[in-house]
Amino acid sequence: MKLATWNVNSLSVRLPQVLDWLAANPVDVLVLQELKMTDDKFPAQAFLDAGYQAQWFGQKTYNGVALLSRTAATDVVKNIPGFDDDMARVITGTVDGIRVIGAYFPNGQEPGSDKFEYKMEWLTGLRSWIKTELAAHPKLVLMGDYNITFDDDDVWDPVGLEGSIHCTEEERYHLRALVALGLHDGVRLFAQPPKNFSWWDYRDAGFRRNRGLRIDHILISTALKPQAVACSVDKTPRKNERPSDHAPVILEIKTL
DNA sequence: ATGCCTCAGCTCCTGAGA
Repeated sequence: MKLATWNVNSLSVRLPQVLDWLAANPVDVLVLQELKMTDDKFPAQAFLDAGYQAQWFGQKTYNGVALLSRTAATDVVKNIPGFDDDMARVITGTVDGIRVIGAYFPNGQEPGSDKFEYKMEWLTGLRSWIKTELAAHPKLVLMGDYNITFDDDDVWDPVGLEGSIHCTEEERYHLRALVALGLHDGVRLFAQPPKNFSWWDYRDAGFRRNRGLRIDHILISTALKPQAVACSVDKTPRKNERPSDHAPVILEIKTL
């Protein structure tokens, strides 16, 4: 069984690339972030035609998340119960016995800004809820665009970007606190190439020069971890003509 | 060549992303 996450930066623009990618990578589950569309615009039929059922939670202009799966997701939840939010950032469902949470974490813009404060509150709300979800669903994956690097290995220029957004100690504290609930960084369970990033700025030829960040993550619960057999970033779609700035991350687990 | 993009929308500029 394969599960993947991809921030597509507008599903309207990227739908052909997502369908191409699914044809080449027939994963069982794919969560998408930054749909940037209202619910009425979601291309449910195109995904059905490709063999995927969908749950989606859209919003005008910004944010928006979806959960695609070959078998129907059950017990679907949108956003974080107990945390009031007017942005569409989280979609959750149970697929083949695994609790799948797809999330688009706030960007935060700049340390000290209102948006950074919101990011901190959102992270606190998420962690509180994930704790209860883990208790109810031991086999769980939390995947998406975290907008946080774990450490300097996730940063192309750790000196130049020290303390900047995605790299602050406050953000990394929250990421470690999530892990401390009983989650594991899927990518780092396996050998990876050096400078293994998932996002590259559109500007300054960021991808060509591999000036990127690893901010898209798949966290795997302790109960599910023994089943993990592979996890990696797929840089292929970043080479497309009009790519998303993010690349997909894929997790493979063996089914019992 | 130290290289400033891409998207949506109150669309030909602006705000946001990261």
